[in-house]
Amino acid sequence: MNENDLRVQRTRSLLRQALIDLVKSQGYESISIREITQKAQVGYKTFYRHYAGKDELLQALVDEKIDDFKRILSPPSDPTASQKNTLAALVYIETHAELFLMILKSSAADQLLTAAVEVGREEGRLTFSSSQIPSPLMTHHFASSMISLFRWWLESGMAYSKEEMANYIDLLVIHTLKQLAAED
Amino acid sequence: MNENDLRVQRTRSLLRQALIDLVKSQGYESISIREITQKAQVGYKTFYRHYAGKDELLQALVDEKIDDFKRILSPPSDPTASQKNTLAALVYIETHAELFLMILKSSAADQLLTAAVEVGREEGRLTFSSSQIPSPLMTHHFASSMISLFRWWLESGMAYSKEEMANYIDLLVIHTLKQLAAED
DNA sequence: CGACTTAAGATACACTGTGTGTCACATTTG
DNA sequence: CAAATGTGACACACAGTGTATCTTAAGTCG
Repeated sequence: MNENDLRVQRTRSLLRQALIDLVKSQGYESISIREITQKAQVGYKTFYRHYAGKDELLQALVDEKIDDFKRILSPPSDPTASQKNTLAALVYIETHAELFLMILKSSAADQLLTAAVEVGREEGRLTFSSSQIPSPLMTHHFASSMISLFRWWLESGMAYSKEEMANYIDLLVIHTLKQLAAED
Repeated sequence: MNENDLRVQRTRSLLRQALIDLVKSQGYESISIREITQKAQVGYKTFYRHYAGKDELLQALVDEKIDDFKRILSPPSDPTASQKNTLAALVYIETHAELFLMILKSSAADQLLTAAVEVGREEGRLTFSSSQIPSPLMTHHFASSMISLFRWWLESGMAYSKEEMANYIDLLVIHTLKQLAAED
């Protein structure tokens, strides 16, 4: 299948957008392939010419965005800039809020956590190690707290500004980990 | 339907256990009603005489355990005993490890979080309030961190002892919140 | 203990969604 | 323009759900 064919690009784009729209209105689980193809105005069989099933379509969307996200959350070699990173992540999340909510509500939520753990392992190796707490636990706590706080922020309708949230996240998570590291 | 009839109790018990066993081996989503009834050695129609569907059976299991859990995690009026509470929660979780993993892997995971938030609201009102961070955010961070750490512990095969974990949780979560409260 | 009550089993059914096969058609590409 | 190929529409077999009906087995209670 030729990726450059305009028809291929158009069909996949329509299918992806249809999934996002449908998740917004009814969640992920209850969506059927027929619904997706109807919403996308695409033949039923055509769906299977591109994806093996609903999960694979979701996967294509997730993979596409997770790379961006990892790049943004990663430390820019300056270890004191984690607050800046947090803010950058919040900016990115806000502009892709629908997509992130979709991922968090779907079965792909674990992948986001995995990605965050990878980032956290990089960052943690530099600044967050502590003799009091095993490093895998530190990493996991950092990653899952970040995801969880992002999620809370999105689900509250972004009631606080990005700057406020970055500050809260700093107080609740980053400050804690730095302090544990400093006690060594 | 008479709840005291031995046949009713036996059937429901068989169905519940079948669900737990099946989730252990293949996860929740892919299980069909027919599989459950076959595993439980119960007629297909019989399932619907007791539960409206798969989710309702899960719900029955979850409801049953969440009450216990809330009672255990709740503060025993002594606000300094949170470490003791944590340890008690870990004991309970360990003895029901399979069930908790099932809940965390299923769609009912959010309910566990909700229950923890309720507990946290009680506890937080006493000891965890801070002028620097909105109280709903404090509560959510406490609850989701606890759940997340419990989950990590279970999924790592309980590699650390309950006492170690209680100590780590104290350092990562409880200590942080208390400190924020103390800064007022 | 025995008659009564009622839950459970077996089977058939309509309905919905999935995934595949086929063929005519339309669009892109060279 | 012509060949290549992605697309749409329709038909199909299959699996799972939830319901109806009738019979059978088991527990309950006097």
